[in-house]
Amino acid sequence: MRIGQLAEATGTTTKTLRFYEESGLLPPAERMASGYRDYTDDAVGRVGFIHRGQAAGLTLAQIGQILRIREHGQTPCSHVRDLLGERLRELDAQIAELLALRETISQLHAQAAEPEPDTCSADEVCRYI
Amino acid sequence: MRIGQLAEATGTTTKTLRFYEESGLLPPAERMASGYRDYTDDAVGRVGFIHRGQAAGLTLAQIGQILRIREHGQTPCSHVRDLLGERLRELDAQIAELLALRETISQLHAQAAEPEPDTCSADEVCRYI
DNA sequence: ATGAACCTTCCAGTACAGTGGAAGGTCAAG
DNA sequence: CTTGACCTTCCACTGTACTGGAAGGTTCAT
Repeated sequence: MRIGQLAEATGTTTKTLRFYEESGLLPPAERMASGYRDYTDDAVGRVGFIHRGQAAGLTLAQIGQILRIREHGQTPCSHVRDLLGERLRELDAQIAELLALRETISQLHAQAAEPEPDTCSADEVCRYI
Repeated sequence: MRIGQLAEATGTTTKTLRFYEESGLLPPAERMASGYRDYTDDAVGRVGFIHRGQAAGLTLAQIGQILRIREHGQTPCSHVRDLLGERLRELDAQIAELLALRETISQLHAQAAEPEPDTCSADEVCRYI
């Protein structure tokens, strides 16, 4: 299977697949006589795993960690659990931050709903901010 | 006022102030005979405005827009209102996305809480993802 | 034999908001 | 007179996940 076919099978691009290989997420593919990369079918599963990991909010670096643990013959289960827990905590913090920011902006926006440009003094940029 | 003093007065760094000038957020400062930047007091207010804009979730590019409107002698009020409204919509979308992701990860994490590594088949990387 | 479609490598750039460091000039105190 | 703190410019780099393009090789159909 050439790189273009793998790209199509996994819904990505050849550029991205080469990038994954360079980043250590995909093992260097076998080469045909021509020098073209020659993928086996399980590459599809591997790329699928990368995509599922991304959908779970993991970074490529974290996905790479999991993949490398697996390559060392170990089961990455507990590491995956830890990563997911960590990601959950990060997400909660991020959501709380965004909700607070939303509050702030919402108030500023409400104030700006009654525009009185005349009250803008010359020495400040904008009284709404 | 030299750049280090302005940095201290505004709680930022000289690097950042030069970066703001280069980005068009601060007008090029006057220079002393030595070539040192010489800021007037209103630079403090300007940097403060930039920081308040950031706290309101605006990008430096958007803050620059507001500043440039003001420099053209116009009141940026209505533009600011539009920017805040836009930011509010973006934030709502972003929060919704993160909440959905949180749901996904939370479920994966709950599944991973009962680790049964033996059920990990050899041909998949991790059954939790 | 030639053109299209595919592949290769390598270099560079995207967005964002800075940060790090080198090489050198300036100023006040001791 | 020298030391140290401050300033200048310029270039490169950070992190994330790619993306674009150039220059050239391969494969297959016409």
